Amino acid sequence: MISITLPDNSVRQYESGVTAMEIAKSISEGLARNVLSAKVNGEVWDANREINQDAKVQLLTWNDQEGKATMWHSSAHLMAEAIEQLYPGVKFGIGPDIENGFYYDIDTGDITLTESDLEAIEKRMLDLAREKQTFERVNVSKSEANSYFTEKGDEYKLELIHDLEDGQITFYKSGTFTDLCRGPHLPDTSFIKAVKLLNIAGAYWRGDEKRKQLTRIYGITFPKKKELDEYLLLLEEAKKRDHRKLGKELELFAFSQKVGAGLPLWLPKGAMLRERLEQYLKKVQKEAGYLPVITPHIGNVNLYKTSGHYDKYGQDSFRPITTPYEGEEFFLKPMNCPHHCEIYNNKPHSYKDLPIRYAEFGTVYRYEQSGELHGLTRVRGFTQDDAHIFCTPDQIKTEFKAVIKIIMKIFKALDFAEFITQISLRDPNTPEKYIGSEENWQKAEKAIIEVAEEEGLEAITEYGEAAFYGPKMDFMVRDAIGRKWQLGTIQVDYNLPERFDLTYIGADNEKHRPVMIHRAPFGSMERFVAVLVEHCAGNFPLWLSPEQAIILPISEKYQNYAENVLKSLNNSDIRALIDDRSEKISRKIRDAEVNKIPYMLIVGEKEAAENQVSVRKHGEGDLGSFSIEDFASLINNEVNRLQGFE
RNA sequence: GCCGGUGUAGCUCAGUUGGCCAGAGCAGCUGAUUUGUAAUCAGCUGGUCGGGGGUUCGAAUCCCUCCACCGGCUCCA
Repeated sequence: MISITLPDNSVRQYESGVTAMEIAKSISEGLARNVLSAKVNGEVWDANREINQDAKVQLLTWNDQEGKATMWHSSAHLMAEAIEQLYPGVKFGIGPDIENGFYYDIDTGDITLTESDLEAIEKRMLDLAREKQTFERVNVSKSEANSYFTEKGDEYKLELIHDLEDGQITFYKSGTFTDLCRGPHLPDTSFIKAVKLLNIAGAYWRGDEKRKQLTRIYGITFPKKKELDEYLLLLEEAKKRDHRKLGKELELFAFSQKVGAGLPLWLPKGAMLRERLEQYLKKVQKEAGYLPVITPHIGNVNLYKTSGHYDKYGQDSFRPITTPYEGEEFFLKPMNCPHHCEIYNNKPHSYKDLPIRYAEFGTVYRYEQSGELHGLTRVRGFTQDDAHIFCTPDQIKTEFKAVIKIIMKIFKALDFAEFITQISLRDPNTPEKYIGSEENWQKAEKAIIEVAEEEGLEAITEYGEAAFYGPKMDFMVRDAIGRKWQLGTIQVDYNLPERFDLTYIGADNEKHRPVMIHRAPFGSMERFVAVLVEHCAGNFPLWLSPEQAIILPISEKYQNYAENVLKSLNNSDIRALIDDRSEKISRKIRDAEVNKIPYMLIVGEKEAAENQVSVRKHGEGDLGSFSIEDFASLINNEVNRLQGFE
């Protein structure tokens, strides 16, 4: 007999060799019907794998992320089985579960799969699922594993096996499909009741662009048809928030083939929105002791040779601009930091001057691969809300923390509650990708890690994500359909000060090297606005909205009064306009609602007589009558409250 | 850059076994209407069917090529 400890700390006795499924059945049949896998001593196991010693067991269902993962991983196998049956001879790469569903990478040989083939695969998957196929776990030796896939001719699996240790290799067999797999899997395929293959794409084998590109099919499955329908509805709703769609509808920005791919055109409403964000940050930065600087859009090639950007990105940049006679080379500015270093170098500095904080909304141009361009989130010309802080080594942490404070203030003002903090360090395996001394890297990485701890930030750490000159702390936000985008960034840099020979005179009257902190709270105005649009679905906070109120006269008779109201609002710094079309009031309201204008002010006979406006709030409805003064202070109070400037 | 898909009016879309002057709704313009909380009515304008080349008596429709966009991969100072 063995003792099984359940999550509520109750202990039950079972025969050795009991499975999680049997444990579930001994508790209740209903539970057993929902068990997908089980966590045994912290490791996720098949529900029908024998447990031979005392263990802590947690039964996993669809309500657990690990339960979902089991379902989706098994779904990848099911899809592979279906594809193998429909297209014999295909070879398989890897097929993992992911955050929302699963994928499998497939070498389809001479045939090309397209979206139109997905339906047939889905159908076969459902047929196979109904067969209630079990997943059989088999321990195999390395040579057995090799001979199986040699016979099958699947070089991808052979490559995977090559990296595995003998004695640690398992196969899973379900129906006609056998896969190299660590598991775990579902008790049987009948748990999969609904299947949707979402998209099909190319993916390099092992993520290496020099290797063969396989066909990747993404899918998702559910234990109930209804849940799939709900998920698809959710995806559709998310698409409505897409900044590319809303940006067009709300006339914020546009692209033109003639101007060039990845070069956004800010339309008046978008430009006004962006200006407000810039003004806001300028105000915050002024309070925090930043000094404005302005630098040109191009720089001599030697500037970037000094900074190291030329060696690193020279080949992946727009080609240099040359002077007509001398042949002098200039690059479009890809970064503001080299320019700011030269501003620092413009005169000698004392330790008493530090920290010095140079801020610039600097527009930079970077060549991005054509397949990478994406709305406003990935463009070839964009404006960073950049600043560089030059400080002494012992000022780093204080300055770093002050920057975090600014970023938090902004995120709070814009209601970005769900962001991810990431510490990006070097990949210790590829030192050639980085410049600067080991000692300085260690110092810089240590500073960031300590700041995160001291500030109590829950940060994830990613190795290999650092900039080539230094480690960084990034703040990421998800877009409407769950893609992560980096917004704010703070980077500690010991390298550029060396390369530009930046110095300050210390209290000891000796020259010392300052440290640079690169930081951009928004990241880029383009990307930030994109994410903001998706975050609020185009319903901007009042202080950013291009139009805060629209005055809707009931008829032409009240046009004069409407103009008086507009004048008063403008005098109170409220952005408003009049809808003077000869339309019915309900039509004007509808159009204002569709255009997401925060407040509608209806004026007719009654309002004109009493010097009032009838206020309707976007998405909420009638708020009743207000005097113009009361409405103005309602707006201005809300604006101040949202910006955190009360 | 790579794999797959898409490209018809300002917007959303119909039209493809190749065949009358390429259609609709919304937007726009003109006129009528003067309206009380989510679409008033009528008329009109608007497209080198992404660009170029080819096949054909004839191309939005078939082929080639370039461009842009969409979904991924790789990349992201």
